[in-house]
Amino acid sequence: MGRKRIRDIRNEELIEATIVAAHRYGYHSVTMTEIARVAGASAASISYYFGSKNGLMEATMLHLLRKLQALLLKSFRTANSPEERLYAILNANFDDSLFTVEQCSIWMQFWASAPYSPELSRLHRINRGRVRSHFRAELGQLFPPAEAELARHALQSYMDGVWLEAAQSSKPLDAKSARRSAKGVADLLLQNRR
Amino acid sequence: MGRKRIRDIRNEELIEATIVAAHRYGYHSVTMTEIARVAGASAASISYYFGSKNGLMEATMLHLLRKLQALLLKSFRTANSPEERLYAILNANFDDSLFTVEQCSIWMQFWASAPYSPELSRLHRINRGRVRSHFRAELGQLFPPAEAELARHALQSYMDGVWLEAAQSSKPLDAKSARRSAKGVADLLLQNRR
Amino acid sequence: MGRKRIRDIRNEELIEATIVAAHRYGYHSVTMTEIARVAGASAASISYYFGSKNGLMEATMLHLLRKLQALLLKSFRTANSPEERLYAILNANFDDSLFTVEQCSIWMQFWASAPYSPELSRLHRINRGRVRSHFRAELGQLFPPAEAELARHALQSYMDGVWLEAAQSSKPLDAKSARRSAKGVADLLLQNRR
Amino acid sequence: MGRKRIRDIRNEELIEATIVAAHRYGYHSVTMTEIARVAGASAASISYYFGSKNGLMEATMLHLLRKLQALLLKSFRTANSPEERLYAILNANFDDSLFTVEQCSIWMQFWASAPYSPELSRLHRINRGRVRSHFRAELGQLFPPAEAELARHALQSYMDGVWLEAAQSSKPLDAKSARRSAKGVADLLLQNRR
DNA sequence: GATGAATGAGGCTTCATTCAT
DNA sequence: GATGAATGAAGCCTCATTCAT
Repeated sequence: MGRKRIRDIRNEELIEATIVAAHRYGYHSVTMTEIARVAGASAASISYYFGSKNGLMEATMLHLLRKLQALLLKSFRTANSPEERLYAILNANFDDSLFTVEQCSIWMQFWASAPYSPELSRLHRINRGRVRSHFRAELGQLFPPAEAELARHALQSYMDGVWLEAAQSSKPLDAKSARRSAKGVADLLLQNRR
Repeated sequence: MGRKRIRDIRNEELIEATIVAAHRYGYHSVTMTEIARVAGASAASISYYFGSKNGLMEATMLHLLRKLQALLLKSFRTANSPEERLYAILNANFDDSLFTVEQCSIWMQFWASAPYSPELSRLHRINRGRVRSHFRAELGQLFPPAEAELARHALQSYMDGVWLEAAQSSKPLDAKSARRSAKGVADLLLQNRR
Repeated sequence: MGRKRIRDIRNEELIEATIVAAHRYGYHSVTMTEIARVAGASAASISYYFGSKNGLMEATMLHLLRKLQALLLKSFRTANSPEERLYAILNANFDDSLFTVEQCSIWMQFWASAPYSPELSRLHRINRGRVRSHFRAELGQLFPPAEAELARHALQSYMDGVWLEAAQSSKPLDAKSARRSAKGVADLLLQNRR
Repeated sequence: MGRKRIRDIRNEELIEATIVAAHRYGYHSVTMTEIARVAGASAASISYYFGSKNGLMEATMLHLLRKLQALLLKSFRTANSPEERLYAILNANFDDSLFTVEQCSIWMQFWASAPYSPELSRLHRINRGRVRSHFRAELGQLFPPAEAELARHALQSYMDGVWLEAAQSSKPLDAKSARRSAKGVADLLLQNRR
């Protein structure tokens, strides 16, 4: 366990450094040396801990996915109705700790490269499916099937689009305002409920 | 004119090859040799015509932007009301000739790299502003200001999200269905009009 | 002969352009395109007239050698004593039409590359031998053999050194002053005559 | 110190290899692969240690300059009069360890390219100025100002010319004889002293 | 555990040269 | 006679990775 501890700490540090460096230089352009420099380590240590650059990238993506998953679960805990749980999904996605330029940026770039990496593709599919399920579960209780699917598609695409735009931002993001906008869009859809 | 022709033809061919190859191997991973092979030319010819790999990439992006712009203008021609023009924007974005996996894919990857290239960034900004203006012009006639902006943000983000998802598709896209869905989302919003 | 004329004119133009361009960009770094641009022609025309880049370079060197040779002969014509002919050699080497930064520069660079090109090497050897002979012929009449050779070596090395330094100049050269200095050095040597 | 050692050793090795290879293939024609082969290393290691080919070239030139400077200082140590110090300058320039075909050759080629490289130009200027100062200091004590400058110019140009010729040699140089000749030339000048 | 040292692989680019017009 | 078009060859450089310490 003492062994494990150090390894975990280093992993964490390197992943954080990856997010910073990948955003700064671009996911594909960033070099292991640059990531290592941000982490205050050597490039060789990345190979030591993650086996390869791809390994680090996958670990970083996995880290972000788990973060979102954890936020979702936490957000659900205090939601007691379909509407509230719907808001909970949106709130988790636009949580202060997740909705930052750096993370949106690296997220977009990961997505863009997902089709070219089996492992990244797998992670992307899992995440997307998870969010889709959550939406369906709640919207299915608020709309008839056909409309539910339309609403889900609208909302999920909206979220993607917001992240995409956020990745381009040159200023820090306002997560609170993003949550409000998302709620506004959701409410627009909910008004059409019969 | 005869002089100009050959150059234009080659430009066109190389750009088409870029779209194909960039989708096949990934925007950042694709090599000039691969693009050239798709075009049935030599890698050196890319430098000859576009100066550099970056030059080709920028030209390709510009090509796509102009294509969208042309589709927009054409689509507007038969639209005689704010509603019709709103649909026209959506229809142009999901036109058969534009809404293909290849083009969505390369589009997404361009966006993802825009923040790291002044020229790409410029193109991205221009395009985004143009679409925003169109939306605002029409939605401003259909909604009061605050709601118009919410609706615009919702629609534009939705469009982005759909493209983003389309880029991941392993099957050919159904542009017609995408247009129908987009209209569905737009109609949902329009129902809330007072 | 009409044929020949055009060819000669082009040759001349391209050689002049070579001197200009080689000095501007460096003998080894200059490209055929740059030379062609200075000449107001196309790179392909150089191949047409000189066969290859090397061919042009050799022709240019030959051109300079002939120029020096012609100046020497002309300078000798009015010299009627060993001393005057000695001055004549120096005057030819530092003639206004030859002692320019451009020509010194390209000359130095030719010399530097002579060891790596049989043809350039040959030209260099011929020229050097010619100048040596001239010096010997005159100094042999002014000094006893051993001293004559020392003086010749001193003068010829001096001339080389002056050209070498001239090639580095950032200002136009003062050929007249160079001739005066050379005469000064020669006179220093001549004073030691018994 | 142990850290530093390896780096210094490699630097030294690569610089020696550069002198050998640059003389063998020509300064501009020599490739990093060829230099590396002479050094028994990989081409990549040059980038690792010197950043670039240019970096290596500049380091090599700097190395030669320092060598000359060290020889000068050493040579001065046993010189106790203006005449002796004058000889000391010449002796240093034609020292056995410096006056070899390889080093003269690369030196000439460096000079020829100096005008096209700010860094090389800088080094060239520094060195030239240094030698000039030394000459002036001694000759100023032996001649009246005007004659001192003429003598300095004559001697320095002579030295340059000798190096230039040495670079073309196909046989090993005779440094001793070069020193004797140089002394001969200097003595010729000194005879004219009042 | 950590990293300097070293390199093989591979990409972009440049450029002289060829050829059809 | 002259040149755009096109390319093969080759060089520099970058970078992930390996290994000895």
